[in-house]
Amino acid sequence: MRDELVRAALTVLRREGAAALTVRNITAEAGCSTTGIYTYFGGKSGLVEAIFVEGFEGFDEAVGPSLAAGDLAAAGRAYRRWALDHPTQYMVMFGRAVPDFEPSPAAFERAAASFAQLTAGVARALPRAGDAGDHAYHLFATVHGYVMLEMSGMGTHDDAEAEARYERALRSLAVG
Amino acid sequence: MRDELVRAALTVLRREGAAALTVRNITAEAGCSTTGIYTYFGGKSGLVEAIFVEGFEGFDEAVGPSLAAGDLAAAGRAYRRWALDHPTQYMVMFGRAVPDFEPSPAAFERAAASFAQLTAGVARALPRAGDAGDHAYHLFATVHGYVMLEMSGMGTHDDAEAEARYERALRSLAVG
DNA sequence: AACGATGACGTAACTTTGTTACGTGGCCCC
DNA sequence: GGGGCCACGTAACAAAGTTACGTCATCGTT
Repeated sequence: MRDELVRAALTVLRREGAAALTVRNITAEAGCSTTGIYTYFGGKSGLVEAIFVEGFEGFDEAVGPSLAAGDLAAAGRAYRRWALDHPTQYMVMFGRAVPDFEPSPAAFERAAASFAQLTAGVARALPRAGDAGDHAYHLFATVHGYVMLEMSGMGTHDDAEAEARYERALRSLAVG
Repeated sequence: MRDELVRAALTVLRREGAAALTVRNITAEAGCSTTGIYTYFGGKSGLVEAIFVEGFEGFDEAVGPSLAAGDLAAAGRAYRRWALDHPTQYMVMFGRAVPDFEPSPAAFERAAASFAQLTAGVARALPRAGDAGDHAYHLFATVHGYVMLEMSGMGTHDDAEAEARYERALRSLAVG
């Protein structure tokens, strides 16, 4: 039933957004009672944390191949693609879209693992650069900023223009 | 009473965070009944929009002088300073910290005005660069990404290290 | 100066949401 | 076969957003 609840929560989140991610909506989608969330996750926050962790696992799957190949530009494109394909989940992970949710130390460790994968990819792609951690963080922050602004509705509302601007940013990063 | 409600909402937001930004908490802080929010703002979302707009006005005041002087690095520092001094309001503006809130077109226009100020500052600081709008957006996105990651608790929890990393990012941006 | 209307504001109720106390039924171990 | 334990549901409670309605002051009109 635990997995079923996570699946139902992701379904509701994708279909109706973070504001509709209520205990009753989730359990109705899962076809069970509200108490399951408390026995398996200790409350709504615990279930949201499972969504948080699942998001980073999805990230790793989406971005990992490009990183393993040492192609940072492709990784950047895969990152934006995943975020735009899962906007509500992305906002749960980075935008505090669920008010009472604060990731636990274990959840932060899972996020750090994704970042370690990125650092390893940077070290592979730029073997003679300085501190790979610094470069990785800069790439992460820049890409995250572009994606976050685009998803917040700031900047243009033209998707093609946003993509073109993002491509220029990736090229600019490759130079630096 | 309208201004009093905005002041009370900002006080509650700063003191207890976005999750405690409830109609009852705000009106208790303002010393009035809950209905005032509906007569003056049409509901909680309208009041949150006032907070959103007030945030961009605060930004303009904080960053404007450096931009007018053509000092982009100082503007970047002022941006981070304002964000770290108003973390919960920043999350209301750029995250989804209030679930049902979506900025209206008028609110987006106010945000666009702040971006126009940034673009003018870039054009002043880099008169012989290409498209000032592109450069401004790149600066905005990068700085936003750094600040957002720092406020999300990703990356280091050491404030001095975060600041040093941010300074390196500003220097890297100045070169590019 | 008296009267009626308008608008600001509060009281109290309704709906929804997160949470929990408690009951029920099936399964395992002796 | 019986007792305990675990999974799960029912139903209630507290808090939050919202709204119907009543009250009082203020202002223009006669």
